[in-house]
Amino acid sequence: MFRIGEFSRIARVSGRLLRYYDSIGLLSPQRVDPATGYRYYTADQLGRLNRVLALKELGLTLDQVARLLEETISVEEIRGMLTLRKAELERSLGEQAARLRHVESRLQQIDEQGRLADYDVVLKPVAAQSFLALRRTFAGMDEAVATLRELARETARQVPIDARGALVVVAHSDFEDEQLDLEIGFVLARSINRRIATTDGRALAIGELPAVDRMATLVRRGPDYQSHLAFGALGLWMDANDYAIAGPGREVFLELPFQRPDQHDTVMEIQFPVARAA
Amino acid sequence: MFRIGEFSRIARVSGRLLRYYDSIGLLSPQRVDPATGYRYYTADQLGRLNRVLALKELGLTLDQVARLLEETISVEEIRGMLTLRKAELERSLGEQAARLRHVESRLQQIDEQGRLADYDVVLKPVAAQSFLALRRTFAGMDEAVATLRELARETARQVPIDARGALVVVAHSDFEDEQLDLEIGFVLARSINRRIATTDGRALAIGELPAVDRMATLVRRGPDYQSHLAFGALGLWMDANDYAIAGPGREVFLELPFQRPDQHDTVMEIQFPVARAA
DNA sequence: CTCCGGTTTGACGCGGCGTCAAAGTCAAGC
DNA sequence: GCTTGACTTTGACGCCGCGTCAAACCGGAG
Repeated sequence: MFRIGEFSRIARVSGRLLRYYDSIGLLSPQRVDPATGYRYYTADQLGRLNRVLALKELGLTLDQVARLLEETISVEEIRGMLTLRKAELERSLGEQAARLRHVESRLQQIDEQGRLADYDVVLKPVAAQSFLALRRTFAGMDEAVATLRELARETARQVPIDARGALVVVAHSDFEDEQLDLEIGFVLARSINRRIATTDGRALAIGELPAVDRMATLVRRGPDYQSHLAFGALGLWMDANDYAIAGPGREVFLELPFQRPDQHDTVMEIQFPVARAA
Repeated sequence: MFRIGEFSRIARVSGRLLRYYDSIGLLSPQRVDPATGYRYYTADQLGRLNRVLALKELGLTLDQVARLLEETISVEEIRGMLTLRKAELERSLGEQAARLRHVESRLQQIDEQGRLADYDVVLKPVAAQSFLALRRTFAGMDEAVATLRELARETARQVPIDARGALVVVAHSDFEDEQLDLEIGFVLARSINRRIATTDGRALAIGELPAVDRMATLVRRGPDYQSHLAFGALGLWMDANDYAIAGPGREVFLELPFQRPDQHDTVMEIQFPVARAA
């Protein structure tokens, strides 16, 4: 019989750990002196302790270790738990590797630019949203901006404020195209009955912005003519982290533009659905 | 200006997180109404929040993120922190991969044996210890066991109990050799002056059991003739986890054998210094 | 009997929030 | 104006696996 100190030296663990394992019923001493509360361990129990430590080393929680050590558990259940753990480890290995790539790409950006990158790309899931919008092709940016401006004005006038969500532009065409296939509208917070139309008679149609579980997002502030910088940053990020565009991008206006005449800066969130590159 | 709920929806984070970041000074709202305590955020702050989230994604602690966002920090310091983080990630990646191999080997053992493996190998660092022992070659196991038995008896008689550590056998030869080159003795808890000798006149010499930072250990209970099972388990473990023997193995007796005539079982810890296989 | 070094229980701390709970605020509808 | 119901505030506890005190008690040697 060893007292806790000697046993902890033999096992090379702390006494605190032994007391903790006792308190959660994972490894109780063979005998506890009822008068003094002293814990007495036997050499045998080192085997059990080692089993606990070995299973813990696999990354299992102490709860899981306890279940694995119950005598009523079947081999299949043990296999199941370990298989589960294996899958989890594989997933987290992938995540760790991705993190490492992220760090490396930030370091590379610092070396190239002499400072921390200007834009930060964040990956988030986005839920589906009801979307009231107008889809058409535009001959150029100027035309698109004019329509955007008009729509911002009209919705502000015609749509109740509590139904009005953010103004969003969805780009269905690549940026290299001559013709811009855009969908311009705003998110509906609740359904409305009113018909909204532009001055040239086109009516906005209700559709849905589909949910995207891996949306690369980036916040940009500044005048329009600098927007290529933000897109460049997004491209770099996807390159460095092995992502590819997986759907039409969106521009979400957080501060409505054109609200005051002196307001040149707009704040928008640029969003792109992405997927792991092959 | 957005209130916390709207801002949290835009940023797709919880309100609790925003309040927490405010409380630790990581991201405070632009304005706080002094009368009501309501927090008001601007679109601009989404940029800062995204920077925080992006850096957190790299696995940095919020403390480190806060330091990275201080304006007084230099590019070199940022580079240093990220480089450090990179090294840490590489280390932990290796650990994760090792864990995965461990899980896979346990699964394989289950498939082969139909149950959880009998022995659990645990890796621990072992400190240097003062060692009073006799080293010689033995013609066979019987001779070695006889000496071990005699030494156990003699030390029990001649050495004060508070100086007596565990009985240890160090194997300097491989198990395949005809001649066994063994060192048999016990750990000294404190220095002693007494001379200890065996009946054939050989004196025990004081030496040192060197420290080993990666010792594979395993607890075995049972009669001597089954010890090959434990060694087999150790071999399997090293095989599966890419370790190789890196020094003489030890057998540490936790329950002194031969103490009572009816005692057949001994409990010992088998130890092997290991290193990553090439 | 006195030491000194064990040992006991108990509490707090860590990191990064999630999850209530109780109390106060806002805007819309009447 | 008053009532709702949705929102917001602060505060507290919980998680996981112990490390790290602190105060009180115990064991064996001299």
